[in-house]
Amino acid sequence: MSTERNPDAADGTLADTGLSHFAPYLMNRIMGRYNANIRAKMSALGLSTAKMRALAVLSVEDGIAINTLSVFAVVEQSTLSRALDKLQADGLVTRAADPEDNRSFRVFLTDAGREVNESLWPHMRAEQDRMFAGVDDNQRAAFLNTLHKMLENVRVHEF
Amino acid sequence: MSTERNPDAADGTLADTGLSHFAPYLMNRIMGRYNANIRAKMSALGLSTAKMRALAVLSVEDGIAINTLSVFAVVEQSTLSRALDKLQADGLVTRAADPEDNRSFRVFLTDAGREVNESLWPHMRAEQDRMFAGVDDNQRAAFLNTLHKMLENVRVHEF
DNA sequence: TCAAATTACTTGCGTTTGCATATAGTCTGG
DNA sequence: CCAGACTATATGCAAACGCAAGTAATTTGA
Repeated sequence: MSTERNPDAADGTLADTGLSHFAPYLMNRIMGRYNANIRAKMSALGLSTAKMRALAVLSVEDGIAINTLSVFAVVEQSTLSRALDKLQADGLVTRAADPEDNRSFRVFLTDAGREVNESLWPHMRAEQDRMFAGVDDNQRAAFLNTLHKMLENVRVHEF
Repeated sequence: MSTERNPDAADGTLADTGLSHFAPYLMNRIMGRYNANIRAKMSALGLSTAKMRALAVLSVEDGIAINTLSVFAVVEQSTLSRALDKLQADGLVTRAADPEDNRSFRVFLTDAGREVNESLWPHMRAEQDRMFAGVDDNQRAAFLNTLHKMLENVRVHEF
């Protein structure tokens, strides 16, 4: 795992140059690939990123309010609002008025929605496995720990 | 750093539920925040994500071909093509025909472009520091190592 | 040597996204 | 009890994006 600068980085790696020590760059690049790799499966199911993320979060936490969902799914509220319109039109989620607050809607996965999400899940898991190929359990656990810490750090600011 | 399930996760954390062990979800969420946090600075400089990433990569590897840049910047070639149009119109980059291949263009940062990138850089660095607050040097180095490994894993597939 | 395949980049087009704003319900202080 | 501040969601609009197709240059191979 060299940290020396590679003077011939124009060969296509960028591996030892400046940005390779900048974590957000690496993470964006990795996630860009990950997202691109599952996009094909997603669009085969008629899902945009926002729709897919909404389903994924709902599969874990069903019946949450739209603004909460927007935080967990990391999707702008306006974007999510429209994504939910489409998911609802496709019968994958329902919006139910919150009896305690008439401004608020709680979102629920339908059976069809759960099914769509579950049909995508294996691909996402496979992509994750590919990402972690050759990373041993300890290293992977440490990585997840750091991610949790980081999420806490960035979350504090706005929520 | 508990790994127990929290039965009352509807309080707003999602911290101990299913998705919290799924690295791509965490990474997307972290990067979503990071990107949102610097977007304000970016648009103050008239930069979209694609434009900003192009500048950042060029600041490290100047004069690379457009398709290479599109890989490093994780931006679709069509999106990048248009981003470069705008950067060029603003005088931040130049496109120069590759003398060895008339199909290919090499992209160069102008002084103005370098300046714009450098004025954004402190904000990106500050965001990174905030992300890593409380993460010690060893943990951070291990994290970067894992990121490099992961990038290699996902890169192999298509490049 | 030249037609077919490939590569580099651009453009057309429909969808998605984010920002600002609108609408409607709830809370708070006086 | 009501005016003003605040919150939850939706919508208008312009910018950005991704896919597919187009153009032009280079390579391949028979």
